[in-house]
Amino acid sequence: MINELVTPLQRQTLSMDVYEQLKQLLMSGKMMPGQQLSLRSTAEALNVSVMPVREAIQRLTAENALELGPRRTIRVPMMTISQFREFSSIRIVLEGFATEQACARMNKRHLAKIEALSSEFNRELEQSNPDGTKLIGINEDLHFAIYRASGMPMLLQLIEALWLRVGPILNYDLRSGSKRLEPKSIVDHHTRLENTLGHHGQLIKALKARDAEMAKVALKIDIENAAEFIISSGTLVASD
Amino acid sequence: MINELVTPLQRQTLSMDVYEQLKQLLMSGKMMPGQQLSLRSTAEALNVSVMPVREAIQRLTAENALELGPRRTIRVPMMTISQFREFSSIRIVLEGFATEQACARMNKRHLAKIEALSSEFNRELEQSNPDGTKLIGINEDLHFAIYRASGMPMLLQLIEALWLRVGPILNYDLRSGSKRLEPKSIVDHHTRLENTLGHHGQLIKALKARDAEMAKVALKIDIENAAEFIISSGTLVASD
DNA sequence: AGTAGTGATCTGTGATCACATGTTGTTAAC
DNA sequence: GTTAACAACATGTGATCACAGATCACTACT
Repeated sequence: MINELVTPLQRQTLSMDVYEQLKQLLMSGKMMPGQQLSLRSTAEALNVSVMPVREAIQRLTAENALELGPRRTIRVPMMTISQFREFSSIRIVLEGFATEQACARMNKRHLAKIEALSSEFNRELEQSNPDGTKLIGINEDLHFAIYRASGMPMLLQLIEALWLRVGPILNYDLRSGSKRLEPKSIVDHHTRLENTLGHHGQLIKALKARDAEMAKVALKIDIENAAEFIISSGTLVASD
Repeated sequence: MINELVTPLQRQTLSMDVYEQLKQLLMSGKMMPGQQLSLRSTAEALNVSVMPVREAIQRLTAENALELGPRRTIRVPMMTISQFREFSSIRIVLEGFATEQACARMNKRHLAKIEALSSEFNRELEQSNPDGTKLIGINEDLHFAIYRASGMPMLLQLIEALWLRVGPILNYDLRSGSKRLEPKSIVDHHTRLENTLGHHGQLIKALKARDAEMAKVALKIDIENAAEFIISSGTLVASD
């Protein structure tokens, strides 16, 4: 049957295009927390009418990836330290669960994909001048390759929604880090990446051995390590 | 300062009103999974223009509480058994975490509120003809009173989003149960509620003792019990 | 009787206008 | 020089229209 050969091919709307564009801008850290948007200006920038932008922004605010401010403003949400800590602990629970399931259910193809992404991450990091944007992308792919191996699509959706909220903070800092930070902090930044490398290694080792507990610990340390780095970098808001 | 006394009082838009209405319709189980909507008809039914309905439905689809079907249709999502099982296991992890935190952080006022809701649930159930809608509401309030005591507002948001997806299934079944089911199943239904009563009792006992592990077990059993009831009731779709 | 064709109708999507409400920048009064 | 008043502009919200695509009911032809 032809039905089994072709993909359903849902039709693409302009709103969806705009949504994807804005989402990618947010996730890659190209928009600063607190930065404001307006319907008409982004519509003009994207060369579309305001209608698709309205729907895209409406959707992003529904996902808490954008925020409707008090005076008819739309902005990238700020995050307090305590909120960020909370997100990190939720990530440990939720992504830890996914990792645990992945340990039990993954097959050789999953593992091969994960290892390939890991060595790609390695290779980029060993460059004399590593590309931050690329590292962000590979890191994301690596994590989601693991979570996808859990065989739990709904869980995957939830984790994606989480990343959409935490990603802008994480990646804005990583992106602006090399320009903004003191030389001392650049060293910190580099050791943080080195640490990430180590944690990935531990994580993959545990996955190979199908040792769920060890994998969860490695993931927990990875998340906590990144969290402490972000907190010390000063991107976050002090209190509520 | 006056600032600390009054609530920010965000202004209400028509879109928000429509959103809240539709959300409540969904959560209370008054819309059947698979049921279709149209912008114009619901706009006419709510006596508003299509614009607010568009935004409300757009938002609900972003939260996966509604679904954009293939032929320009909007419908209440169906759920497969495996999806429902997955949601239940995620709920056990996420709500278990919230319960654990609540054990550590809750105070007397939290506990008093929780116990009050529990006995309210009891009282309603002991009626000769218990009001299903009321039981649904009290049950929800009870669970969220516990999760709120965790002191983790972001976690609370995530759990709310989860309930928005699972609620329609759970509550549609509960609501239509008394009319749809065989007499034999009505008995099942009643014993299920009796069981819920018992699990609530266990859960509260554990909370009082601040025994996180016992509380998590009680919650897990409660969720699994409800899940098995729903699965056996035939509301769900068989396969993918 | 059954089927292909065809016009009417309904669908979500997108564009454009109207409006109330803020914000900002300039002017005028003291 | 400072401040109050006001005009110009920008904002999100809502209404309305246009349109392409799908569905449906009915007709006409075999």
